[in-house]
Amino acid sequence: MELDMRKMRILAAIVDDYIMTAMPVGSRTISKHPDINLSSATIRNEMSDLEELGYLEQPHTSAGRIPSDKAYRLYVDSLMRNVRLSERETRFMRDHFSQELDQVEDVVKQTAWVLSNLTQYMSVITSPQLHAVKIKHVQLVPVSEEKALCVVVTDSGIVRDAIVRIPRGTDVEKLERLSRLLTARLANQRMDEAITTLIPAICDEIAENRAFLMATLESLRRGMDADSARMTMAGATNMLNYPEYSDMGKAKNFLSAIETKDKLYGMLTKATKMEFTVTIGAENEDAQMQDCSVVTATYRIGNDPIGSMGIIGPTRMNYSRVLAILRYMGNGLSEMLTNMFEEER
Amino acid sequence: MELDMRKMRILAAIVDDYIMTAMPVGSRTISKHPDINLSSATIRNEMSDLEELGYLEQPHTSAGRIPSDKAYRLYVDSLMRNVRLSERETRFMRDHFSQELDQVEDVVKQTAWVLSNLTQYMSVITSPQLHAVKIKHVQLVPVSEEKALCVVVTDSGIVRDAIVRIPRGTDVEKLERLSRLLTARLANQRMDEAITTLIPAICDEIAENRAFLMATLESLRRGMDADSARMTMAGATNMLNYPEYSDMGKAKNFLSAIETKDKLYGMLTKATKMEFTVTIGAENEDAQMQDCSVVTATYRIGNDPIGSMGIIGPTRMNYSRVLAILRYMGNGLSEMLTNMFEEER
DNA sequence: TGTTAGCACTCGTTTTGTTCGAGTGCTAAT
DNA sequence: ATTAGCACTCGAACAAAACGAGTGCTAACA
Repeated sequence: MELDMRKMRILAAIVDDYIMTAMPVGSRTISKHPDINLSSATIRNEMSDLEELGYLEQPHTSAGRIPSDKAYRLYVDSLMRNVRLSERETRFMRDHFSQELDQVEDVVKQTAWVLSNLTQYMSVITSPQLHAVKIKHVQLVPVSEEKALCVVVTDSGIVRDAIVRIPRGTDVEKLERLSRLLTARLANQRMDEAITTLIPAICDEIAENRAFLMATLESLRRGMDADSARMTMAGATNMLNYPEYSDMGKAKNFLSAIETKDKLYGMLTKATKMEFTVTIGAENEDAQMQDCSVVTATYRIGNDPIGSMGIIGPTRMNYSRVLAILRYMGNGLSEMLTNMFEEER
Repeated sequence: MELDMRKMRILAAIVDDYIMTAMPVGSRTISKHPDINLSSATIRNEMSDLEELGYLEQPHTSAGRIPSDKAYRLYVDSLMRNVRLSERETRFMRDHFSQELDQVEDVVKQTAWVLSNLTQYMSVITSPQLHAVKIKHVQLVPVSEEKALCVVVTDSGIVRDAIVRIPRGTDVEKLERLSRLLTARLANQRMDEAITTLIPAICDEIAENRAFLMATLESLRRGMDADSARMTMAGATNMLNYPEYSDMGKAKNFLSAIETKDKLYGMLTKATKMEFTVTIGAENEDAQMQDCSVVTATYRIGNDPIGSMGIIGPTRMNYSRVLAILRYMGNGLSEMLTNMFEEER
């Protein structure tokens, strides 16, 4: 079913209004809209049609109408106009990137803060994914008689570590030798390749410390998989400012949904494949998020997408503005990280 | 002003009741209390006195009374009885500590979870503080032409890292030499001493790489100070189950108070000096926390207090139970960490 | 034929009024 | 000193009424 031009304009006006006010939109309001020169009665007829087509819903008979998920989908895909960010806003973001930040984690954390602050929604961002990143150095450090710490440094300056058991009596020299060996074999290899293909090869090759080495590498792999902690979020309480969460039950529901970060992390990593994604309301797989929308964007080092960031807000979020902000921040962050580490690739 | 025996008993009964029900306590309720054999009228007189003395408050004329912060203070200091934890509860905690967990961070995280789960309040715990911990290994890893990563491993298996600028053209060998030198000089030194006294000494001694070394050590110091990220909390949404936060405004207030972790972290580190602390309502420095109470306990490696954990709940929290749980968990965690790392000290 | 003014109707929200009862303070009796 | 009795207070819970934003429908109009 196609909508004619007029219906589209009306629908766009309704969505725009609802995004701002969160109040059911009446025919009268739309008839006063500058773009639309029709009486409220005509609008009523059109609205009635739009409702039948599934784009609008009526909370109850004598209220205005609110857009359905389907309406937001259409809005995002073809109705909304690109918004221009204000000078103030872009400056705010530029300032963020011009700061001297040494640690990747700090950059990520601050990006999350800027995002939530600017959008007034909740933001979430993954730390750079290691899979596409190259190993730089492996070091085994003795911690006790039976344990050592295995530290892996990547070329983006990210450190991962895992405790490994070592045979009693292993001396420092031996650990040092092993560190050198591992570094030599793994340096400049991609993380994911190292784990899947290289590690078995190395294990086969070296008879000497076979059991120990395998355990070490296994620990490492586990450490890598535990990446789901590597996600930062900010501005969760922003959500409580929106009337859709003024009901305690919903608020609690939402907050407990995000307290275990796993699902969010899943969404973000899945989204790393796409430049942008917009997931509206019931399109979310997680039942508890079905009255939120999630907008994500990726960031890159060089040309490799290496992480993604997202904004979570009510379904009536300001998609246009959010996308503009994510685009800007995504580019800025990509540039910053690329400068930080790409130099010598 | 001293309270006589009877007033104390009455006050204790009121507090006990209010902790359970969160409803203003009336004279009738207390007169039916098994420990107390007085008519409601007598209780009313006593309550009137207690109110005058500042131990009770009346929300409005025809409601019962609720304990003031002052009452809770007295309650905690001398009124409450030690509670015995149930078999189920202690088993729950023991199970937690019998798990095989390699990483310190995992242990901490899980402890936080157990605490919030068991108390149904919010829990918060610092990762082991580095100050009293000994350095094991220092390693500089080149990351780009101009940057290297300085990784410090401590004997409790905790890793800290910082990016440092290096003179262009520094080769791997040189970094390796420096790593060895730093490791040799700093190994087995306490973190805090290393930073305050040793580092200047080393700087003086070595002319060669003076500027560079100093920058490195300065980065390290900053990295250590940024410890405030090293805090885990769990069960924030538990708080929303209590009627004192059923009002949206208060809930928002509370949640935003804990979103920036700095203040909490401050409280916890300050509390590391004391075996237990109980901070009630307005005793909190942070205005936004003035209708919460915070109970903390330390945990140790060997005999050194090395971190602390806390429970945050409404002022009418079950202090006795919370203290019992914290005591148990504190001992358990201390034991576990001590076993993990003390062996070879 | 599409648009619009007019009007009766719907239904959630707000306001106002009423009742109910838990709990108090005071007084007088024990 | 304690307690029974009683009038009084005041919020909570409920009900009824007034309100008004918004609708759908009809009939008139361009």
